Amino acid sequence: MSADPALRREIPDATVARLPGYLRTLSRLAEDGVLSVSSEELASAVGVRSSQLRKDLSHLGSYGVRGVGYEVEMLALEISRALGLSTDWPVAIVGMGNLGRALSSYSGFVTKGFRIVGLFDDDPAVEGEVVLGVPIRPLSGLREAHAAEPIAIGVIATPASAAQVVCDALVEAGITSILNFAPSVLSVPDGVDVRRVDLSTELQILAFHAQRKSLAAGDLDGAVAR
Amino acid sequence: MSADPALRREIPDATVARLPGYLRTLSRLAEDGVLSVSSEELASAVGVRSSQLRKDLSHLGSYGVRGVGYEVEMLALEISRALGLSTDWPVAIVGMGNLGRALSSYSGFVTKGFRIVGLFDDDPAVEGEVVLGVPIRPLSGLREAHAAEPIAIGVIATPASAAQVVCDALVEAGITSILNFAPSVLSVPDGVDVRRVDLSTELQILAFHAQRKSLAAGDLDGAVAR
DNA sequence: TTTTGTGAACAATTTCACAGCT
DNA sequence: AGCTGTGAAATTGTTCACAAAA
Repeated sequence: MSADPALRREIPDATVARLPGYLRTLSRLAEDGVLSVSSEELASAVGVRSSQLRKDLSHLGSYGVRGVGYEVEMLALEISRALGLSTDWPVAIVGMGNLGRALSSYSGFVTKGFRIVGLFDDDPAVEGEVVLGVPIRPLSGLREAHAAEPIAIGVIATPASAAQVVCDALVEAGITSILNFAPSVLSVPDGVDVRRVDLSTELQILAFHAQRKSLAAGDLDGAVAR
Repeated sequence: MSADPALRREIPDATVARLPGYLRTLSRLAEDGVLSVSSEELASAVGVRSSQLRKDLSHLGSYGVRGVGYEVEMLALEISRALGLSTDWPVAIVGMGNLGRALSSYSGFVTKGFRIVGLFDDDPAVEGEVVLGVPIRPLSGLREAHAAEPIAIGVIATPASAAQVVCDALVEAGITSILNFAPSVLSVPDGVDVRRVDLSTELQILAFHAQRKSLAAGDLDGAVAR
């Protein structure tokens, strides 16, 4: 029962979405030399309720000690395993404008579990340029690159107008996990996972709540928070 | 005592999170000269079920015509209103590295509802530089800038190490809506909204699903001895 | 007819509260 | 005594299926 290798288990999406946050906080605690945490402490550092943390962790297995708490390093390791970070995932970024560059120099990348193996852009002005040891190639080289060294995750950092074409090229090459920073809905065949990260969506959600706050505060319509 | 019809209504978070997507697709349809859509058409363009779209829209009010569909321009306007985009929201970006620059030149920004009124960075090397008509100022000028021209939303595009300090400065200045691109959990007082956009979280979620796919595909690596 | 708007059924997620282990 | 792990309850979100409207 508790000796179950956890990975077979069905882990709810909502839980999966929170695991990276737990992992990050655990890593910071480990750096600070903390050996053990209670669900209460960890939850408050992450910003969730302790009952939720415990329920989430219960989907991975039973890694705490009653009356004591969780061993920081060990729990971090188990979450890494559950997320599939035991091995490094090779990532390619398509689109080397400001965003692509920001992403490729992003520290969180190298830190844990991911490794940039390809940079692509069709702009002749940047072709051949080497960023952090990886040369920028034209998109036409994608298939070949994937054959030479497999790419597990493709990141789209192009303008919206190019996103679907780039996506098709990634899918065509055999890449089935895509992270899309362009503000467009991508259509992909079954079996391909797409996650979208979109600035304007996030801003609009913030605007909605800001509006509610200002309405609740009794401001009249159209007024901007003072 | 606002006379707004639907805004008083409680709109579920899950619905709010989808409205920006509906709005974007409607805007594209409007550009293409489409006058009217059915819930079926719009839903499939956005990638949700038509029943969900109708339920979501029902929270805003009743803006469709039975037997016909929705008038594109009008529905876009209503969603804009619900999201609080009738007026422009003044935004400040803190941290003008690659990410900050990518964000400030992001097209979706100007398009609809948002306007960059301040850029901040404490690096003396970039201070004074003007990006798209807005000068980069040191963070110490934040309070003054907010007093001169109100800032509704603060965007944190600094490294994680600076994020909490920047966040404190934003809150101190009176800004209550924050979009955080740094990979860190921010602690803020009640009444301040923080949304986090995090590359490594998204990558880790993709990695989880990629791992499941490869396990399901019969890769008998198993490897997890237990 | 066609397609919306919505109660009701269903599903997922969160929170509670406490039994069970150290 | 203290804290985890987990059924059960409460809440939130999604889908169904059909009456109502044009």
